[in-house]
Amino acid sequence: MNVNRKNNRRVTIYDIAKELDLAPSSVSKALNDMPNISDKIKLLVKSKAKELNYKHNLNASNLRKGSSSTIAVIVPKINVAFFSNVIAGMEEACFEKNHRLIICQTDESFTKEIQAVETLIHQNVDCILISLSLETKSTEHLQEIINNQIELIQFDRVNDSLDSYTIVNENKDAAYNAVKHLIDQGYKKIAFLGGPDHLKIYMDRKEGYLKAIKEANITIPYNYVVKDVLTTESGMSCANELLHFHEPPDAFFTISDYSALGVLKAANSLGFKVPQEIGIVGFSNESFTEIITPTLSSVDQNSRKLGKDAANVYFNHLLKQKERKGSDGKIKKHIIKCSLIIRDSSSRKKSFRKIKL
Amino acid sequence: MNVNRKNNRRVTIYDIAKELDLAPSSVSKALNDMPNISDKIKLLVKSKAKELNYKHNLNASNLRKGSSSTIAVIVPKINVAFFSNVIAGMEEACFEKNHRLIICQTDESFTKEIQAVETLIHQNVDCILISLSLETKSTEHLQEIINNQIELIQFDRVNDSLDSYTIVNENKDAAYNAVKHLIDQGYKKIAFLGGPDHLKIYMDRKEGYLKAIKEANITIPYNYVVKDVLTTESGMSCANELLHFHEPPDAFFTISDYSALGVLKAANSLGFKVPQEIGIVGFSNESFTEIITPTLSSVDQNSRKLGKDAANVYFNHLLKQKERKGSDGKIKKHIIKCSLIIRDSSSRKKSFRKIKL
DNA sequence: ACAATTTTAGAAATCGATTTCCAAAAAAAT
DNA sequence: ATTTTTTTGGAAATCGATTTCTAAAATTGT
Repeated sequence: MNVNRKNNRRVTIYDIAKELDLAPSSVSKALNDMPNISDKIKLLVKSKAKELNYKHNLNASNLRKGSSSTIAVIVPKINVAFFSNVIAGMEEACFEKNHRLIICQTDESFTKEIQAVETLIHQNVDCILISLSLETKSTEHLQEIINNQIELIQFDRVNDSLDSYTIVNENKDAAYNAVKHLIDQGYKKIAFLGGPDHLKIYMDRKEGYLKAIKEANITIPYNYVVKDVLTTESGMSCANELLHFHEPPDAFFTISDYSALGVLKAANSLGFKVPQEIGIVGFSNESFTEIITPTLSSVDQNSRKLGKDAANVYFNHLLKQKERKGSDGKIKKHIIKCSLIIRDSSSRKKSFRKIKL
Repeated sequence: MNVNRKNNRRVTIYDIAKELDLAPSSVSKALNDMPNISDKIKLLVKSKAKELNYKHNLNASNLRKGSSSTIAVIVPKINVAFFSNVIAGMEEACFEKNHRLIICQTDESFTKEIQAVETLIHQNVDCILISLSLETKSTEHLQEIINNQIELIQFDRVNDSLDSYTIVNENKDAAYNAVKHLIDQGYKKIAFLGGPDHLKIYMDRKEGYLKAIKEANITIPYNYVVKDVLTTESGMSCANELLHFHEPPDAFFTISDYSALGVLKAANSLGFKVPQEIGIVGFSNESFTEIITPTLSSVDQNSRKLGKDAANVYFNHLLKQKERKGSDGKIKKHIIKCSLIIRDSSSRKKSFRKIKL
C-alpha cells in the first residue's frame, strides 16, 4: 500500500542506519556531505535513502540547529498589484536560498498587524519583512520582533523612528522627476494628491513634488496640495472639487494610480480633455495603466525587484552576519530606483516615450 | 540589554519550571490548559511565562506532535489577480483557524512545481493546496504528497485522474451562460478562444460554449474554436486572423480576460465597433475589465471565496476527520458558482446590466 | 478514623536530526 | 616492524515540547 513508511511512520535516518548497519550519526553526516565520512558510505546512504523514499524532517533539523529556515512577510493587502509583485520577488529569493516564505495580511488594520507579529514570533521565523498598515502609528510590536532576536526588515511603508533595515523606493526623486516631466510638457498649475502624513514614503513624494515646483519657480494655490487621497473614489471627488475651483489645475500628480484613475474619470465627466487640457501622472504602474484610454503615465516602483532585494537583505547581510557573529556595520537603508513611464495622459508634446531615471 | 533570554537563549519551559520549582511537564500542561493540572498552577505558570517573555517553540512542538499547524499553497503566479485573491481568501481562513500559510509559485514551470512539493513535504506541512502549472501533465508528485500522508486539495486547475479533494468553479455553466447571453444579444457567429486541452477547467468552458451553441441551433465554422489562447498577444493575433476570415465572427467568448483584451485591441485596430459589430465576453473579471473602454463583460469566479472555501475544506472536513479518525465519507468535489458580469463589450441591446447565476 | 476514589504533579521516554567527543582502523613516517 | 598521524565511523548528548505512566496528595465515602 504505502511504500514510504514502516508502520505508517515516516522513514527516518534510523531506518536507513538499521538497514545498512550503520550509526544514525553516520547517516546524517553522509546525507549532509560532511567531511569525515568516506565517499563509499555517502553513496551507499544516499542510494538507500532514495530507495526508502526518505524525507528529511525539517522540524527536527530546525530544532537542533535553532533556526527555522523560514521568513515571513506582512503586507496590508496581498491582492494589490504592488504587494503581490513584491511577494513574488520575495518568493523567488527564498526559493533560491531554499527558505520558506510565510505570508500574512493585515487588511490595513493595526490590530491584525499586532496579531500577525505575535503569531510569527511563536512560529520562530528567522526574519520578518513588513510594510505597515495605514492605521499603524506606534511601533512597540516591531520592537518586540527585535527583542526576540528576529531580524526586522521594513519595506515601502516604513517607520523611520525604529532602528531596522529598510527598503524603500527613491520616492522623492521619483516624484521630482514626474513633476518635472509635467512641467516640461508645459503644464503649469500642477496639483498634488498625496497620502497620510505619518508615512514617510508619502511625505517624500510630497517633498519631491515641492522641490520640482520650487525649482521651476511656480506658485501653487494652497488647496492644490491635498492629503489622504488613496482610492479611485477619493481621487475622483477631489479632482472634481479642484476642477470646479475658480483657478483649476491643468495637471495632477498623484501618489497612487487608483487616485489618478479617479482624476481621469472626473476630467472625463467634466469634459476636460486628457492630456490636452489636463495632464496626469500616477504612481505604482499598476497593470491597468497601460490598458485604459488614454494610457496613464506612472512611476514604476520595480516592485518585484524591491521584494527580491528586501529578502536578499536578510540573506546577504543579516544571515552572513549572524554566522560570522560579526557586529553591525552594514548599510541599513536600501533604495530602489523608480522608472517614470511616460504614456498618453501626460504627453502633450509628442516626443519621447520612456525615460529611465 | 535583552530581557527575553537567559544566556542569549530563548526562554523555554525548563526556565519557567526552574523558576517556579516545577517539572517541565507540568509547565507544558499548564500552558496548554490540559485537564489534570490545578487552576492555581495554570495561573502561576502563565503569569511567569508572560513575565519571562516566553515564546512557544513550534519546531519542538511540531516535532513531538508530528504536525505543523501550517498549510501551503502552490500557485502558478502569485501576482495574477485571480491567484492573489485566492491566496487572500486562504490567508483569511488560516488566520481564523490560527494556522500559518506558506506560499510557493511555480511560474508555470513543472520543474519548479516538483521542487516546491518536495520542499513542502520536508517542511511537514499538514496540507497542500495546489493549482497546477500549465506544463503539468503527470501527477506522480501529487501522489507523493498523498503517500506522505499530507492532505492534498486541488483548486481551479485540477487533475481529475487523482483521488483528491477539488474545488473548481462551475465552469461549464458559467461558459454556457456567457455564450447564451451573447446569443440573447443577437450575436450569431460566436468564436471561442480556449486553453490547453489537458486542463479540465478549460475543457469544461469549451463544453459550456458548445452546449449553448448547440441549443441555439447555430452552426459554427471549424476554425471558430481555437485552443491555447491565454495571453493578450495571442488573443490579438488570433482575433486578427479570424476577423480577416471570409466569414468573420461577430462575437468572441474567451477563457481569459487577457485574451479578451487582445480581441478588443484587434477589433479596434481593424475598425470594428465593440459592441455594435463585435461582442466580447472574457473570463475571470480581472480588475482592469471595468476600467477599460468599453468596459469588458466577464465571468467573475468569486476568487476570494474560492480560496477561503478551499482552505476550509481542510479545516472543516479533513482536520475533523483526522481527529475522529473517521473514514472518508465526505464530498470530494466542491463547486464555486460564478457570476456573469455584463458590461459594455457585449451589450448591444441596452437592457439590464448585471445578472447573477 | 480509615479505606476507596479521584486529582494533581513529576519522572522519564519520545519526536528525528545534529554534533561533539572518542576509539578503532588505515595510512604515513620513522 | 613500530610509532605517529590521519581517516573514518560510532556512542551519546542535545535541541524544546509533549505525553504516558506512576506516585503522591487530596477528596470522598463509610
